[in-house]
Order: sequence, then structure tokens, then C-alpha cells
Amino acid sequence: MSAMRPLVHPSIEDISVEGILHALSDPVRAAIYAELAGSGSAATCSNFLQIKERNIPKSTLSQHFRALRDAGLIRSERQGVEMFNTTRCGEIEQRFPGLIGAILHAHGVQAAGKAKKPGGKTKAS
Amino acid sequence: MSAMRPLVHPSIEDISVEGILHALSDPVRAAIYAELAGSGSAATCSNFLQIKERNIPKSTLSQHFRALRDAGLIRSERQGVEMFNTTRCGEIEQRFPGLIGAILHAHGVQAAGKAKKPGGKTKAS
DNA sequence: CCAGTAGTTCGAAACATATGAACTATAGAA
DNA sequence: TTCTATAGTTCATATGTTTCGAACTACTGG
Repeated sequence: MSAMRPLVHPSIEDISVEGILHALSDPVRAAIYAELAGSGSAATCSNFLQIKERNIPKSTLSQHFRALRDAGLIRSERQGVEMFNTTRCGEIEQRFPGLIGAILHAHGVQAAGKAKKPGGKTKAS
Repeated sequence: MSAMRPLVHPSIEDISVEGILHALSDPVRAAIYAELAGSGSAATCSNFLQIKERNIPKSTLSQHFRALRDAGLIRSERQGVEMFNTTRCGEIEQRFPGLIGAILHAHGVQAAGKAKKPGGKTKAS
């Protein structure tokens, strides 16, 4: 029982901004996506069992990859026993120019800031 | 009982990309924010009781404004019995250049697309 | 002080997310 | 072919988040 659904990728027109933002608003998914986009090459799920100094259970990782796929951010293809995941940056750039670049850049800025002052807090109003 | 907490705005350094993306991944909040950013002027909560052809209950609206405020996207100030809300676009642009612009632009692209083909769907793979 | 308006808080229901255990899918060895 | 190992998925459930009506607070002008 409980068949394994075939992989579904939304067509480019069905990709929504809300979906993209939601998918990338999770720190683990953002890190996975940044890594995939940065390397420019394909990677398997289990390359990310350790990320951001955390251990992610593989069931959770699987869900994260599904979220990225459903949002239209990545394309996943089975090759033997593994899954190869690549970003769909190019397509998304066509539809929403500058979006992915700005988000990745912002994540970079934030990471750089954290590295400089590890525990820094300033007053809020 | 149940005092009313004073308004809190995160300082610019405590604003996170994840927080911004999460706040703007909700269609209602995205619409509110786009409106605020587009007009460039202040607006009260109840200006948005109708938005995107939906009626939003005011308790829900209040939570949405809180989410935007906590994410650092807007600044709210009480003036008499009303709240005046303005975006913090300028500050965020300093910290995360291009981010807000790209998101607002993407929302614009998406709205334009929807207007053209109201029920259009294409094949998924 | 009273009534009216703007927004907030509370509590419960509806929805979403994370994770261990059990599963499917594939490859290669025996 | 059957057995074993590896990679990922699904399911059940516990935990967290979101929504929204009802009741509240805060302020203003009689």
C-alpha cells in the first residue's frame, strides 16, 4: 500500500511569489537552496543531512526538498537510487527578474553580519 | 487584566531575511505592504478591512500588522485613536539592497499575469 | 462620566510542521 | 532470482502557528 507519487514540478507560470517566499523563509531550506545555487551543480538530498551545524532527520529533509520542488525552486530527477536536485534559477529569473538574486544576496549580507558580531543586540523602540 | 503591550519595532540589525520573507509570503500581508509602499504615505489598519476582494476581520488584520511590524517591515505610531503605519523601506534598502524592490516587482509581474489569463493552467511535469 | 471609534487580546478550532517508524525503489552481489 | 544495502518517501502523531468571534483596552469628543 501507499504508492510513491511521481515527482511533480509546477510549470513556470504556476510558480507564485508567495510560494517562493514561503519556501525560502525557512532557514534550512534557504541554506539548501543557497548551496545548490552557489555550486551551480546537482546535489542529492543526503548531502544536506548536516547543514548550519544541525542534524536534520532524513524524513524532514525529504519534506524540505518537496517544499522547494512544489514552490518551483528546484528540479529533482532520480538517477539510480539517488535524487539529483538542481535549481530552476534560470526560469525564475525570466519570470521574476532579480528576485532570487536579491534574496540570495540578502542571505549573504546577513551571514556576514552574524559572523562579525556573534551575540550583538541593539535597543529596540 | 491583560494589559496592552507597547508597540515594539526591531532595530535594523535584528531584522532577518527569513522574517521578511515569511511576513511577505502571506498574500494579505503582501497586498497591505505593496499598498503602503506604493502610496508612500501612512495608512491605518482599517483602511485594509477590504483587500483583494476579501473581507478581513479586524482581529486578523491586527495580527497581520503585528507580523509586519515584528518582521521590521513597517513602523506603527498611534495618533489619537488610530494607528499610522509606514514602511521601513529606506532602512531595509540600506541593509538588504534590492530585496524589497525585487519582491514588490515580482508581485507586480504576477498580478499582471493573472489579469491576462484568469483561469489559465499549463501542463506540469 | 458616557458613548463611539480604532485597535488589541483571548481562547478555541483549523491548519501546518517536524520527526521516528515503517515503507518503496533501485543497484549490485551471491 | 533472491538477498542486502542505500536513498528517499509516506504515515501517524506531537507540537507549533494562524484564524476569527467575543470581550477587552485606549483614546476622543460631547
